[in-house]
Amino acid sequence: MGGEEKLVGIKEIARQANVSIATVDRVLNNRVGVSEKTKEKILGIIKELDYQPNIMARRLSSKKTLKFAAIIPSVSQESDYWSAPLKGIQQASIEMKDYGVGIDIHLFDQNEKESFISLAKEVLVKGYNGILLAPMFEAESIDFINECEKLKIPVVFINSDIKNQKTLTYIGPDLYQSGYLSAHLISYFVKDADQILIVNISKEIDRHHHLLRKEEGFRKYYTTKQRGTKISKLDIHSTDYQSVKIELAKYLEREKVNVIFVTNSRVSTVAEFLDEGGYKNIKLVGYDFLEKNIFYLKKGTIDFLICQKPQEQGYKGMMVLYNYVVHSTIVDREYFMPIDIVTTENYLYYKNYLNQN
Amino acid sequence: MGGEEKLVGIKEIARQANVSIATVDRVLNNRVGVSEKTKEKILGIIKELDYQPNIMARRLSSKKTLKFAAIIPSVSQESDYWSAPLKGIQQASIEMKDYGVGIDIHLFDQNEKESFISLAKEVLVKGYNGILLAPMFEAESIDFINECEKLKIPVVFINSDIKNQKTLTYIGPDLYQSGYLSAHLISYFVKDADQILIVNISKEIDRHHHLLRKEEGFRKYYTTKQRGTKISKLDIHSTDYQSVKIELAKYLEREKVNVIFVTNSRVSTVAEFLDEGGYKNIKLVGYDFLEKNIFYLKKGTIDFLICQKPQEQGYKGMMVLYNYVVHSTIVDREYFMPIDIVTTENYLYYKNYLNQN
DNA sequence: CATATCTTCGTTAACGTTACCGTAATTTAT
DNA sequence: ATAAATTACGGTAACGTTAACGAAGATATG
Repeated sequence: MGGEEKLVGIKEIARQANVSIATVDRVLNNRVGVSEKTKEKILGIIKELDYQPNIMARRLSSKKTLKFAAIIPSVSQESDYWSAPLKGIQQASIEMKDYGVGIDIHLFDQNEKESFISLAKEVLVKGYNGILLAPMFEAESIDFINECEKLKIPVVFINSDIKNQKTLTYIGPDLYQSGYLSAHLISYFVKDADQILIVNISKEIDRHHHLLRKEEGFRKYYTTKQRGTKISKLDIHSTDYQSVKIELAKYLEREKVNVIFVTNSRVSTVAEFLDEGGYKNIKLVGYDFLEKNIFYLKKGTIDFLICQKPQEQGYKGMMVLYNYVVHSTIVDREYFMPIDIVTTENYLYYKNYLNQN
Repeated sequence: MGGEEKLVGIKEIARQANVSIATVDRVLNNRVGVSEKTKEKILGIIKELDYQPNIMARRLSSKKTLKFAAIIPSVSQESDYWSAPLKGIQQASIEMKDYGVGIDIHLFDQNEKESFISLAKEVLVKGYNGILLAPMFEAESIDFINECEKLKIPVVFINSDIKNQKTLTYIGPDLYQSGYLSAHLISYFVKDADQILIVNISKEIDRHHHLLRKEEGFRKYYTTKQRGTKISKLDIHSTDYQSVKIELAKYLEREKVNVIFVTNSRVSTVAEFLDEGGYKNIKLVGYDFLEKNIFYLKKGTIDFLICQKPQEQGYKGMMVLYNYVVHSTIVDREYFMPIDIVTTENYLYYKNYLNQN
């Protein structure tokens, strides 16, 4: 049933158009040197025959090998979150190697804006055919993708989005909604008069717009369903344990907090503090499937982790890039990962899934 | 940094071995017509050079196109569960078309054992290079894969596994553990003296071993953590609403049930009954992200749905097959999908994920 | 009007592999 | 011994596409 299409090639098109294959090739790759008349004619035949170029032959013949770049933060000692997207990118790299695609991975320090700027400058001149970017620094990332657009280099965002940018797509969580979901989740075990503390831990909070998006979503829930719950906020600008400890201790000394919501993966640092200080009654919700976080999840210090399939973000991001430049596949501007709720009951399956890829 | 390997080809090997490329090709595809001595020599050079065949050129040159088959249940009016794996398989089909792979999809009636047997017979003689199978009928499936092994056709199981079979891999949920997880989940809202009813709805329950695996896991939880909870069971051998209604009504008339656990996607039928009968206080847990189920999840009749990424099962199954026959990639015997807990709070993200693929 | 410069197009050799066909070299049968 | 059959190998045309090279014909320049 179905499928009696004879494989039409560049040759058949040339025959029907009474031209040589070279001319057909020229219009296919829209190079110069073909008159408007014959171009139209050939395009008509191509459309009529529903010609699909044989990418095998294309890649075989073409000397130029595709080059993609990934620009993501390096894994820091405070958080190994980025090792997961990295792993996904490497997986994609292995799979694409056979198909004539090379992937370079460039790492910057997410606490050093300058490291990103200089890296971006380097990457621009290397003539990549596509770039996967984790836009941690908003303004600098916008500058970068503007340059990319001039050079006609498609860019894919992962992990966090910058709205209204002319990037190919964004792959990652709906940050706002993940904050909203966290709020909803927390509402199940919060009493009306309780106080919820939002904790942002980042050296560059003002630049890290994605933390703010989560906070926004979180607050939205409680402004619609106001029940007297008090929402407060604590920004901690150092990521090391001692700093976090000092700041938290100071805050908890004068305020009675029932729930803490940490807007990124540094939740384990808070967990360590709560554990050490014997704060048994404070519920804790945070982000990401990291070893340290799982440790405190098992222990019961962390109640919920919101996860965003970090590995798949890297893998899918590269695949989208590939499908776009090779197959001209059009994708949605936003590709939201599901928001997974990981608890002590189901973390094992999630873990297996991550490792089996 | 890294990667200065010159692309060695069949030509270079031939040169180093002082033979023609034809001879090298013969040993690569281990065909006859080459002496043991030169064969060894060539194999040595291949190993030393770490030669990786260019699959582009291979598929271009090779006239034979790969053919895979999928054998899965057809979507029935009682459940459209299988439309999801089907969609995943079709997705894989589209992607593989360019790479010289055709996928045929064969559907059988999961209520008619005979339809599977005759289908299996048909498929065997068609000379497929790989088969994706949903082994609904245990004994018949074992017969089938034994035939496949004789013919050297790799087989991948999806959705449910048959242990100790020489299949390439199994892709799907850990059925036993998903039952266990359901039990754990239910334990949060069950009181010590409550009664939990396990409901199996299937025309061929004895044959549908995968329902039993879930039940096993479920019961295991309560035998370890016995708290006086009574676990009972109801097998319903007709899948239509009227039959389910009659059986359930009969049971609930004489027994006080607090929680119902439905071992497959037919949970919506039970939900419909509970809804109609006004059983407000019975908690309900079942399987799969189907439209009907989501309807009752939103309504609150169903409390939790356990989901197993059905679409991805079909997609990944085909990909594993492809990677095995094309790249000789070795895979684990079991590839467990994560067990997702879908509630009225997060179903939307799950849905988006399914549709965006 | 001759020459130079474009524009438009055709010819052809790659790319790495497969597989058919032919032919030495070797073994077996007579 | 010679003929026949077998084994081991080489030569080469595909597969569909790319791109370098060159050749006409058209247009412009002096």
